[in-house]
Amino acid sequence: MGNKLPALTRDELIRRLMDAGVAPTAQRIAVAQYVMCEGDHPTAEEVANAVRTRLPMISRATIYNTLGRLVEVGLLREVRVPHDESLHYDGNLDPHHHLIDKGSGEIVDLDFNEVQIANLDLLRERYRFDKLVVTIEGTIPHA
Amino acid sequence: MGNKLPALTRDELIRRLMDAGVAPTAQRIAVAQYVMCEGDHPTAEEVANAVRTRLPMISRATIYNTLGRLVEVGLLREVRVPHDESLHYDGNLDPHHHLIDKGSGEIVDLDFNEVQIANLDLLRERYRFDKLVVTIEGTIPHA
DNA sequence: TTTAATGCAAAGCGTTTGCACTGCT
DNA sequence: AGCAGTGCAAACGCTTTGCATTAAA
Repeated sequence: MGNKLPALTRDELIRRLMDAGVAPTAQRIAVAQYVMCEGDHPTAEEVANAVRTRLPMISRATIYNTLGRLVEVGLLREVRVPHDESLHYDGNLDPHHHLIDKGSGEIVDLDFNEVQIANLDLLRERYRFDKLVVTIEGTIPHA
Repeated sequence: MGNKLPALTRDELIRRLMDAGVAPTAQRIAVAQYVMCEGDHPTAEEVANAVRTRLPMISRATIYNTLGRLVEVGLLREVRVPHDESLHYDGNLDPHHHLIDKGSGEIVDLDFNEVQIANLDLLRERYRFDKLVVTIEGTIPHA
């Protein structure tokens, strides 16, 4: 697993949703629980598969709407990776980077301080950008 | 422009196609010329718009086929960026990285040595990956 | 009862594919 | 004639949207 997600209780999860202004329906709790606690940068389809083991009737529309809503309120982040056209969802809210294994497609979380760009000040000076998310594509052998 | 592409003559372009085993038809020359010399990480649609000023009859299928073929033979690279679902094509064959401006979506080429990861050896040791492409997402003000 | 959320189906967008047509060789 | 390349249109995968139904406050 390329991710370390918090094990939230149902009540903590519900509180997070409510604090974000999202009414905690059964469907939204299930989606949030999976992406925020269990999944590993899942796609919408992977969320659907996982959530349907518990909520067989949930529709694609609700899953997409919920994921979009959770991204909107900042409880989730979208991640787009090379060689995969579908959007992935990231429940890790801490600032962090991603290492993409081009072989398996796996997304490994790298702690923010785990990636130190030596000449960052120079880059910032030249391009004057703020915020920083680094994605490293590599190939992890026999992973 | 976030790119520095070589100004190839038509003959040089044709030779490159032939060397790669791609028959140099008018359509393929036009597509190759645009992505390899003129465009700035264009999408297929941007390629279509540009190429159609000179070759109004070219079809989407031919553009997609040609782009795919050029990627296949290594004359182009695919680039997928966050917040944009469509594939971009990169005519810059030198090893390099990308800085994505989240504001405008612009893709700026960074020379390979312009990005130095301080603790790369440590990262390599931990994840044992080879090859390395770095994408930095930031926001360039009033760009 | 008023309002929000869900589910279904249809539409949308980017991309791929099947197949007939064109145009070199 | 043979064959690669092209173009059209249909199909495809992922995502979004419109709308009727359902559940909740």
